[in-house]
Amino acid sequence: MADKKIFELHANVCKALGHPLRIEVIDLLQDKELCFTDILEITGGLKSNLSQHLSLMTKKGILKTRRDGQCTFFSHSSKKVAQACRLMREVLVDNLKNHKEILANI
Amino acid sequence: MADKKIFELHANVCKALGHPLRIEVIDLLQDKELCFTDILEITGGLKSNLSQHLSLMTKKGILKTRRDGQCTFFSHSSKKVAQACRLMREVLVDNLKNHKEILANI
DNA sequence: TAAATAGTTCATAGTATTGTGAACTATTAA
DNA sequence: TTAATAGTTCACAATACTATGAACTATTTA
Repeated sequence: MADKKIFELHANVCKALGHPLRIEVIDLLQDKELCFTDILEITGGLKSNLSQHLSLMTKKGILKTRRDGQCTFFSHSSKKVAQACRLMREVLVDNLKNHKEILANI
Repeated sequence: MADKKIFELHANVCKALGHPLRIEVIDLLQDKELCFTDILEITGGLKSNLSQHLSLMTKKGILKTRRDGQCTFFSHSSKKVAQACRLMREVLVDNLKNHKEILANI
C-alpha cells in the first residue's frame, strides 16, 4: 500500500474545509476578493485567529493573496474548492430535509 | 451573527472528508457498495478503527448501510460527496503541478 | 446449543487543532 | 521621524480527534 500517500495529501487539502470560520471565508470569497480587515469585520473574532486560518488555507493552496499597499487581499486560487464546498452544503441540506421527514413520520 | 450555525453544520459535514482512511473509503465506494470485511481487507488496519470511521461517516449522512445476514454493506448516500471529493483531488493535483513548476523555475 | 464470523462499543493514551493575547514587522500618513 | 494601520508570528492552554485492544452483540453454521 505505497499509494496511501495520495490519501494523506488529499485528506490534508480536504481538512481545509473542516472549520466553521474557514467555511465562512470560502463562502465570502465566492465571487470577490476581500482584504484581511474586511474579512475580520464580517466574521468577527480575533485577528490573530483569523490570520492563522487564512494562512492555513493559503498554505494548502486554497486561497491566494495579493498585497496592495497596506492591505492583503485574499481570493480563491481555484473555483473548484468553492464548488466542492457548495456540493457539501447540498449534502447537508439534503440530510437536514431527510431528518425532518423522518421526524415528521413519527 | 445568528447564522453562524450553518457554517458549523457545514464544516461538520466537510470534516468527514478530512482523514486519509475516510478519503480512501469514499474512493473505494465510488461505484459500488462493499461490506465491512471487504473494506477492512483493502484498507488494512484495525477493525475497531475502521468501524469508528465508518460510523462517523454514516452519522454525518455521507454513507448509508444495508444489512444482509452477517454482513453490513456500506455505500454513498449521495453522489455529491464523491463529486466534491474528486474536485478536491483536482485541487491537490493542480497544487502539486504548480509546486513542481515553481521548483523547476529555480 | 456451541462455535465461528462480522461487526460495534468502550476506555484510554497519544496526537493534532484551536483560541488567546502579547510581541513583532511592514507600509503609509502626519 | 513618529504614529497609525494592517497584518503576522509565537507560546501556551484548552479542546478535539485518532489509534489501540479488550469486551461486547448479533447472525449464521455445525
